Amino acid sequence: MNSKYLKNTRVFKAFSDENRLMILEMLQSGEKCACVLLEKLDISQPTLSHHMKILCGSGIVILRRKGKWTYYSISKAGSNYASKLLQKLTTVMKNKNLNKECCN
Amino acid sequence: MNSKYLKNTRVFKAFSDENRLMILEMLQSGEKCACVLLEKLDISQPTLSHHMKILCGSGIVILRRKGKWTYYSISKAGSNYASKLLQKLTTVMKNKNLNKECCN
DNA sequence: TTAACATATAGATTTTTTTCAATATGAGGT
DNA sequence: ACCTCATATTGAAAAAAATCTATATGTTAA
Repeated sequence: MNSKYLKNTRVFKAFSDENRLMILEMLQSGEKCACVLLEKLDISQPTLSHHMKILCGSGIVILRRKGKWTYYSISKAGSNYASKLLQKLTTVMKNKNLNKECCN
Repeated sequence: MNSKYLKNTRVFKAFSDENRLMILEMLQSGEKCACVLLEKLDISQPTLSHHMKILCGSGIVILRRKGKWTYYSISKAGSNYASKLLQKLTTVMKNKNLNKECCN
């Protein structure tokens, strides 16, 4: 019961940090190597690693390993899930908005 | 420049707390008085007040005052803004996904 | 197999967020 | 004017998240 909300907050928490939004913006132009992301952000390498873990953990970003390098890209499936979740959470049901006055 | 990301994180932070997701779910069936939300959540009155401030500050929720009571409801405009922002952040541009290998 | 490099993990510190108790504000009703 | 009720604000404590340094892991190349 509690875990339903906890799981959902994880998706939105991925979008709730300035550095992660910058990372997403960089990934919009396609898959990027961690080292490229790192050199454009003003954070340490372990901090980037931490942010990528959160982005991947939320499903928004996926990784691909190739030798020493790790490439990150935006997940279409993860993005769609997040988008639908947000819309679902903000959909106001019709025919239910009755008894407007306190307390209902 | 920095504030652009800061402003955007505020929107997603609104969705990043379990109690706030519960509140949004309650508001899906229509406008609710603060006292109704309070009795269904396991938090104190000041904590609810704090959460409503964050939800309203993000634009997702709007309030209406009537006498002693405050009624909250989901903002259509705010929701649409959040929804579009999420989609914008996760849109991968075509014809840009070149030079896949490190480092690009 | 050793060295160099890319990324991950551990542990500690700082910052941010959540929470509550106490109190303030503000709007009726008596 | 006073009392009660609904909500907001303040200030402090607890919890969670971000960040760093140091170190570990795993890959490639000499």
